[in-house]
Amino acid sequence: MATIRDVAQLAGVSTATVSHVLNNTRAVSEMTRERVVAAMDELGYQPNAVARSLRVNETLTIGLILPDVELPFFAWVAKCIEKVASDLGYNIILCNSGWSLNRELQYLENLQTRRVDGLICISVGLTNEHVAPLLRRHMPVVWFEEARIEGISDAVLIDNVKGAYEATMHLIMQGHRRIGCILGYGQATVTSDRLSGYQQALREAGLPFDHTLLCTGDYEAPSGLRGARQLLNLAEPPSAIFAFNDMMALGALQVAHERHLRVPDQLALIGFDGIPLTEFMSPSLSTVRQPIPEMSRIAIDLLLDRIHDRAPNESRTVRIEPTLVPRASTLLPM
Amino acid sequence: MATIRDVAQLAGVSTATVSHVLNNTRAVSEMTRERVVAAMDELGYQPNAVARSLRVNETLTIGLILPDVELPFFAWVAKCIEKVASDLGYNIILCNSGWSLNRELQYLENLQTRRVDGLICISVGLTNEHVAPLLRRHMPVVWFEEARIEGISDAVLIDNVKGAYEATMHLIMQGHRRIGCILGYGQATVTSDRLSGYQQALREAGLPFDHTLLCTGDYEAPSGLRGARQLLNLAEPPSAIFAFNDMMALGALQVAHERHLRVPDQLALIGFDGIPLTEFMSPSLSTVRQPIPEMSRIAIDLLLDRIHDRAPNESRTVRIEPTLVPRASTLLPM
DNA sequence: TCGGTTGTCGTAATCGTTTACCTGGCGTAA
DNA sequence: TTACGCCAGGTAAACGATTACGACAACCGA
Repeated sequence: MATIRDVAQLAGVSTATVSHVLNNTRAVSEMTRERVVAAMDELGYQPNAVARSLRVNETLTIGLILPDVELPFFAWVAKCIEKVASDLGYNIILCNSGWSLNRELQYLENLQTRRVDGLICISVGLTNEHVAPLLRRHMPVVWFEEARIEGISDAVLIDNVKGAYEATMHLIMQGHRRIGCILGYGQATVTSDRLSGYQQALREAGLPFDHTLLCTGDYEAPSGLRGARQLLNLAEPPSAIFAFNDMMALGALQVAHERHLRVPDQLALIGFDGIPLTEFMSPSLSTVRQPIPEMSRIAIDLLLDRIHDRAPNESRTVRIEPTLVPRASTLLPM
Repeated sequence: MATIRDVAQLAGVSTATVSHVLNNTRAVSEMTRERVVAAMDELGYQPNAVARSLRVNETLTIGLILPDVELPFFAWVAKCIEKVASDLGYNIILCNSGWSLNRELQYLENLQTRRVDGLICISVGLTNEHVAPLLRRHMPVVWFEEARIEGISDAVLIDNVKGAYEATMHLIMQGHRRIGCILGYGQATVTSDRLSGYQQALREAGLPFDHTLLCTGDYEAPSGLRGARQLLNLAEPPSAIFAFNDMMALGALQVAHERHLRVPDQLALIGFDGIPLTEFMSPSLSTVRQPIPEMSRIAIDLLLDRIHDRAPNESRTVRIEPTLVPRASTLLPM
C-alpha cells in the first residue's frame, strides 16, 4: 500500500509537502501541487488515518453505547446520531450492551483503548464511579435520554415528568377516569419520572391513585401484552392505558384486538417515545414524541465542545420538552 | 496519559518486557510480571490501540454499510452482526447510507483510510467497478442478503426465489386464487427473485399471472398501505396479499383494519423477513424468516477467513434457505 | 549594497506500540 | 574447563503520518 513517502518520492518532493497538499495546511506552488496530486492517483494513494490519529491524537470516532439497537426507539437514536456525526466527519462505533452492565463496562474499556474522541451513552447500569476515571482522562461523555449520572458529565434529557403528565392529562380530557399504566423497569429514573407525571395529572384532576392500575413491563412488546391482559382482567378494568413506551403500547393494542375491544371507544391507548412506527399501527397510536433528531444534534454539539475544549468546567444538562401527539388510538372520531 | 514507556520506567524494565506481559507473547518471570502489573495499575495505564494498529497493521474494526438502521430488518441485522463481531474482539463502525450511492461511496473511501479490517455491505448501488479497487488492496468485503456483485467477492445470501415460492404456495394451499403482491424497488435482485418465486408458485398451481395484482412499494410501511389500497380498489380485488417485506405487510394490515376486513378470512396477509415485530402484530403476521443470526455468523466467518488469508482465491457465496412461518394472518382458526 | 520580507519547501523528531535480534548468566554434559 | 542450550530481558528499528524549525532564493526599498 502506497505511503506518503512513496508519493513524495514519485513527485520529487518531501513528505512534508505531500502532507501539506493533502491537508491544505501551507502554501504550495501550483506546479508542485499538481505533481503531487498526479503522483497520488498514479499510486492510488490513500492516507492512513491510523497513523494520522497516532500523531495528532484524534480519531474522529465516537462511541455509542445503547441497550439494544433492535428496539425501534434505539434504532431511531442510532440513525440520528450517526447522521449528525458523519456529516461532521466523525464515525460511530456501535456498542450494543444488551442491557448488561458487564458489557457496558467492557465497551468502556475498549473504547478508551481505541482512543475514541468521545462517548454517547444510553446506559442501564453505569454510575459515577465507573465514569469518573474516563473524565479524569479527559474523555468526554454525554448521557442521552436517561440521567443516571448527576452532575459530573454533560447530558441531554427529556422532561419525562412533563411528558407523562401530558399523556395522562390528554386521556383525562377525553373523559377517562380509570387509567391503567404499564411501567418500565423500577430502578430507572425514566420510569419513576414518568410515574410522577402520571400521578401529578391524576392529582390535578382530583382522581384517586389506584396502585392496582399499575403493572410493570420491560419496554418490549410482549410485556405490554402481558400487562394489558392483567389490567383488563381487573374487576374494575381501566378504560384507557398509558404505556411507558410505544412498543408496550403495541403489545396492549394486540390485546385489544384479541378481545375485540374497539380502540379508542372501549379502550384508549397512548404510548411514549414517538417512534415512526406508531404512525403506521392500526389504529395509529397516540404518543409523546421525543425529538430525537434535535437531541442528537445537541448531544454531538455538547461532545464537540468538550473535545475542542470550548466547554465550561461544570457539566451541562440540556432538558428537552417532549410533545404530545394525539392520534386515532385516543381520539374519538368527530 | 501514561504510555508503555512510563510503565517500563516505573517497573524498572524495558518497554519490550511490558509489551510482552501485556500480550503474553514471551516468558516473563513471575517477579517482574508482578512489578509490571503493579506499575500498570498505579499509573492507570491503558494501552493505545491506535499505536498498536499502526504497528501490526490491524484495527480489529469492521465496517457495516446498510441502507437504514431505523428499519427493523436492518436494525436486526446490525444487532446480530455487532454481537458476533464483538464476541470475537472486533468493533463495528456503523454506516447508514440512507439508500444513497453517493454516501455508500463516501463510506467506502472513509473506511479504507481508516484501515478497517473488513467490510460487510448491504448495498443499494455499488457495483463491481466500485469494489474492485478495494479487493486489489486486499480489503475483504462480504455482501449481505443482496447479491449485487457477482463473483468477485464473498457473499451470504438467501434464496429469495424459494422463499417467495413458499409464501405464495402457502396462500394457495389456504385456498386463495387471486393473490396480490406488493413488490420492492425494481432494480434489486431481491425484488426480481421474489417475483420469480411468486410466479413459479402460480404456474405450478395452474393459476394465471395477472399483472394488475402487482404494485410497487419501497420496503417501508406507508408504501404497503398505498399498495394495499390500490389492490383492494380493483374491480376484482385479491383475497390475499403477499408483501415483499414485513413493514409493507404492516401497512397493508392497517388498510385491512381501516376497511374493517377480518384477517385472515376476508384478507390474508403474509410478509417477508421475519423481523421479531411480526410476532406482536395483531393478528400476528405470517412471514418468511431470514435467519439473520446465522447469516451474521457466516458473514463474519467469511470475512475473518479472508482477513487471515485462509480463504481460497475464488469468491464464495453461501446461500441460506429462508423458512416459512405461518401465523394468524394467514391461518384460519381450526 | 544590504537588511528585511515573502514564498517555497526540506529535515528530522515525534506519536506509542511491536518485535527481530542481541546479550548475559546459569546449569549441564562431555 | 569448555561448549552449548535455555531463560530472562534489553536495544532499537520500524509502522505512516504531522509539524516545528530552518534554509534558500527572489525581490524590494532605502
